[in-house]
Amino acid sequence: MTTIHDVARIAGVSISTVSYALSGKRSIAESTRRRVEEAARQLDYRPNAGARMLAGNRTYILAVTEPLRADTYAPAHMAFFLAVATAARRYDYDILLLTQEEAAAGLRRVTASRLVDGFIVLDVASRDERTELARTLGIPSVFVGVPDDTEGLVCVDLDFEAAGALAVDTLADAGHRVVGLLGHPQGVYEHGSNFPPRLRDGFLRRAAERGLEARFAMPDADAVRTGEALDALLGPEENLTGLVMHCQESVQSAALDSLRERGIRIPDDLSVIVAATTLDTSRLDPPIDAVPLVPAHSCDRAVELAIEQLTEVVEPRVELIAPTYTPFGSVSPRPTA
Amino acid sequence: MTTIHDVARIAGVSISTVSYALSGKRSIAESTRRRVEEAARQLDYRPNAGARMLAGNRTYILAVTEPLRADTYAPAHMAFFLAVATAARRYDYDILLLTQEEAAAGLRRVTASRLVDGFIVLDVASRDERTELARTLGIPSVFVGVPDDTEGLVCVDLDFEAAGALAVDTLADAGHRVVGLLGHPQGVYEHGSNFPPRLRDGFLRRAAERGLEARFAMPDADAVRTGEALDALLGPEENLTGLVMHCQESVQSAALDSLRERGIRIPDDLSVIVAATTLDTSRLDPPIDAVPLVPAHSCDRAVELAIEQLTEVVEPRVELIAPTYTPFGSVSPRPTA
DNA sequence: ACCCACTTTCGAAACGCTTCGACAGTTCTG
DNA sequence: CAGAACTGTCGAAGCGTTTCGAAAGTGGGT
Repeated sequence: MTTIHDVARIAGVSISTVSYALSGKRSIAESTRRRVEEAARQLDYRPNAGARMLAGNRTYILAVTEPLRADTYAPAHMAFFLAVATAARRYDYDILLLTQEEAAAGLRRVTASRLVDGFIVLDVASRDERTELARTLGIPSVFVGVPDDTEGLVCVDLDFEAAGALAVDTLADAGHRVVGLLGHPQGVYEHGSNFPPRLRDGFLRRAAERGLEARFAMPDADAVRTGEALDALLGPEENLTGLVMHCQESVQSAALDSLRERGIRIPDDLSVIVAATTLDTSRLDPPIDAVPLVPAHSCDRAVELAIEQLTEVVEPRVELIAPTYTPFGSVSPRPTA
Repeated sequence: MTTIHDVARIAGVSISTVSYALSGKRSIAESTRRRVEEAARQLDYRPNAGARMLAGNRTYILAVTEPLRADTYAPAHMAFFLAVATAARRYDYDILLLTQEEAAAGLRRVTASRLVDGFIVLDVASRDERTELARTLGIPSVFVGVPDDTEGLVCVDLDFEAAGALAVDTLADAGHRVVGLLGHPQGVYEHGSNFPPRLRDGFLRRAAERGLEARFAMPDADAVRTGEALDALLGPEENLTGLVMHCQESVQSAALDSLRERGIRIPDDLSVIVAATTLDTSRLDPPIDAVPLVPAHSCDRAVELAIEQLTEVVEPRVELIAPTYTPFGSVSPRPTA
């Protein structure tokens, strides 16, 4: 194993000079710094992690608590998970996985043993036991998502309300007067995460503000497959011309199938937008406009905020990320027929 | 922060006694051990991770390399991932995530900095760059999956060949004479993981051994949705009576839908088995017999083998886990019609 | 020529743990 | 009953960093 002593010997300096040269925490003569760097590179020197943790009081590790509630959609969650890991690496941080079954105990454990510098909470539930821990554990933490009680917490999330509103605005601007939201199953709105209700509220409020007739369905997968859900939304006269979808991927494609079967063309007969999705909707058939949910956005910021807390005071806050709109041609002006 | 010195003081012993009492590495008088344990509990003492790594040359962390090739099925992969984490905790180990984009660099990094004691490779590809690293890095490693070149490696995996054979045997024992395998898309067999071919080979070989007529299809999702794939398997006279599925979940359900549409009843007209799946097939409609792929089985063993390598020599090997069969009533004797 | 300030480097003290060797006591063994 | 063999405990030496304080060297201002 090559240690800082080896580097010091090769570079002809003391170990403290090596440490300062590599960390940049004190000024070092340019020529010396280069010699040290060269020696370090030549020996492929990496500071011993344990020693660094012990002496430096920094572990360069963040914990991520693994959520996986029953209704968590694995691909989306995976994307968030990877986004955190990728963001962390940019700050030279690694990610430690805490499984659900020991969410609280694990958090306590890694905190007490000083194994991590902070933690990121994914897949936040409305009432989340981890909020309590975040307040008491005394290490940096950031929630990617917004629990009911955000007192004292740092949270980052897409602005789902604005996302719902943005979808409505897009349809309204295109002249649509009757719009619908195909949402998640009812249970999700009652005791799931709180982003579905947030999107719904944004949708309904903006529709009202713009004077649109708004419809809302919370079908389960079966109701979509049988077409029942769409019947309800489209209405007896089928006068709904703008549809926003905020539901699972499988339900999305079932709905598209169902529309195809009825001979309803997109966007000629119906304009469609998928809201807050991690899916690449340009690969749907037909491609569908999206208000994308980009894991990297919230996760980058979350990691940044977590690490910032190590060196400065970060006021508790809820940072909502403004939604964007990605057109793929699935929205067209209301048919004037 | 409470340290080993605090515990020693409260228990009225030296810190080395505390260390030995808690680790059990030397015999300690029963009464002393109890006093130490009581003090540790009372103070909620957890050894400082950095200090422990530094002094003990053990980090109690395993790296898991994040695979995510394009065709990796997220829910299944997630299940494996969690299974590793859960298994690791049983040995008091934590899991560090290495993202794909720095698979090789990351492994080198965490090895050189002595941040992990070993690593687990998931979602192994036939030709996997990580095999080379496993041979040269000099720390324990275990592959969950079987790459083409296993020289010098420790690998654990379900015996996919035996799984294919088991499915065939079950159908043959029930009297079926014409059996089919609904596999993955062709591309997967050409340059994906190697478990699909392994299952296929087991299927075809055993079918030949038992004198059955065997059919094999590698449809893409569309071919299944349109029913084309099933047409080919069922044959013009629809004389296929036993079907094994080894494909993505979404393709599975599309195939079941397709069968339903044609009025083919399970198991009356067709006996069906899902092979090597992480899905709970008892919740399908109708429930389908399975040769389950249980992440916990391979992952438990993988973690065990990784940790074993820390203290003793573990011969390179490929450990294949015997498949089991879980009936849910989707296989019945061949209709004698 | 002298002092002061600044830059650059070094030595040494932590950080909290594990583990080796040693030392009393105790218990066998012949 | 002397010496050998255990048992249970302790002290101290690391493990490889970071970081504090100080020393040595360099110029500028007076």
